[in-house]
Amino acid sequence: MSKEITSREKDYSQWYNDLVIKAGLADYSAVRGCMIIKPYGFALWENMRDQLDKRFKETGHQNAYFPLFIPKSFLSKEAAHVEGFAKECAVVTHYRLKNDENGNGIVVDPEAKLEEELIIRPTSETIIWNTYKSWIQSYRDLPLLINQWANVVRWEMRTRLFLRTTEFLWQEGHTAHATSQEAIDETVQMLNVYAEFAEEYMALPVVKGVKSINERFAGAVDTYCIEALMQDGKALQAGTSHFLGQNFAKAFDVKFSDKENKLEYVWATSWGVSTRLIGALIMAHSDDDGLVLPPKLAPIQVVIIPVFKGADQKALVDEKVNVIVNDFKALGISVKYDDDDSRRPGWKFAEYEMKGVPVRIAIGMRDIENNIAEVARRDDKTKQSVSLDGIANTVKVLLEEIQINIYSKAKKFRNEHITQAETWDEFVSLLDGKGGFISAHWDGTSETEEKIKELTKATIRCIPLDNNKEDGKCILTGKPSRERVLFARAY
RNA sequence: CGGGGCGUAGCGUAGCCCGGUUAUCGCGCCACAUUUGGGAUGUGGAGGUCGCAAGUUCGAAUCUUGCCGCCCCGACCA
Repeated sequence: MSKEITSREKDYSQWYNDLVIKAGLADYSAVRGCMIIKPYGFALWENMRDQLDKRFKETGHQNAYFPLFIPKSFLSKEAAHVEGFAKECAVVTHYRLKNDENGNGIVVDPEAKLEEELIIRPTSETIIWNTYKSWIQSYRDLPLLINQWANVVRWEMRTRLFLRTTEFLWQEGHTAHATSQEAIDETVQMLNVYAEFAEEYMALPVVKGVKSINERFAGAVDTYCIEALMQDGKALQAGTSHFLGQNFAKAFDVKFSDKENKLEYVWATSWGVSTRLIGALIMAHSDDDGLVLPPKLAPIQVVIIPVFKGADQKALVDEKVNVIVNDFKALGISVKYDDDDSRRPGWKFAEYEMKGVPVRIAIGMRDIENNIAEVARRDDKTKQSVSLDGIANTVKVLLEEIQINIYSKAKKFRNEHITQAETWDEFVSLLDGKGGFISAHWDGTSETEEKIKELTKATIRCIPLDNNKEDGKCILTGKPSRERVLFARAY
């Protein structure tokens, strides 16, 4: 074995790093905290992006692009927003380099200091709302439904491939509406788009909920989120959708004339998911042999591996496989025929398992004689002999089955890891033992949430949208509570 | 920024404590042959500013000092 993966049991974070590197999703880069997304990883992102983009357009949004740089003064216009992001902003102060007079190579030219420094966007609310001011005058200009695919920079102290990098790729939707209700509806609609995408395509079960004040986006009135559970029992925020109220409209003075010719501030939303989803995908499904990718997002859905001795046999196998490859293509299935003779079949088997390809087909002379092929599925590692007649259709059905199986497995795990806690001791021992979401009563105060975080490192992941009202006592303070919230240690 | 670990060929490493011929081993790479149904085997070969700089010494991968970088744990966060 040339590419050993650390087992999950031995070291979960090392397992994760090994997978990302060895499956060829990404590489470390020369810049600390920044990663290189390699072709295989980017293909995965493209599949996610294309699917989300389609859903955004179906719900009436248009793509646009705003600048990478934001004038420093913009950021400070919304008080909570600046406070939330100030600590992690990269700042451009100069616009020119020159050769050092003492021969120390190239240096920043002190003469070329910017009049107003530029922030590299950590998110684009400010530059966008500055723009919306000039785009919106009348109720006829609303709603304004814009999305952008972009990179952003947040100067995090500690980074992890895909999960938290200094620069990352994402999409950010920014919408403007005439009424509060319309904006709230938009916020919830996009949350549902995310949730459906996560469950249907990523095979990732999520809890839809609202964030507590502590966890809310800087500048939002309400932050909605989808929360997923990873195999190590830690939660991961997979997407957020914010109801921004009139905060940014007021900060950037964006008003519109309504039908009665009254000037009103507009209502706003913003929503985003990032390349972090790739991290979620990996940690939710994969195993000690490598990635397990859901068929709907896998860059390669089916790999075909020939087994032969000599050129004569290879020619026979090629002939058979070429027909099958065309059948797959006709069905819109992404298929790779790996006839590279410098690798032996066993090596390829392990390699494509590492890469999480959902279905592997092996075809040799023995199979051709019997008109069959060996079909192996990545999710449960089982193999079966399948007739070559109509094999593309057989595998198409199998891919659908795999998609469902991966989701069911993740959902079962998730459901088994939502546990109710009634006492503080129970709460703590659940966190330290079983992990996962803990459903518990909370008195609703930031102080208590803060205290719990300090004592246990667990945070309130969300208040589920479909929560039952249930009177109880706060897990920490014993004060009265009207409903349970979900706690977890999180990424 | 604190605490811990590390830097030797593309990757992973031995050697360092106790300085001394040509820097160890595995994987990978190149050539050829035999191979090909779960990470092939043999033979031959290429590949190194031992993180950087200064110092000690006849002599430094090894000792001293300074610097740089990376990883893990924490504080911060999607």
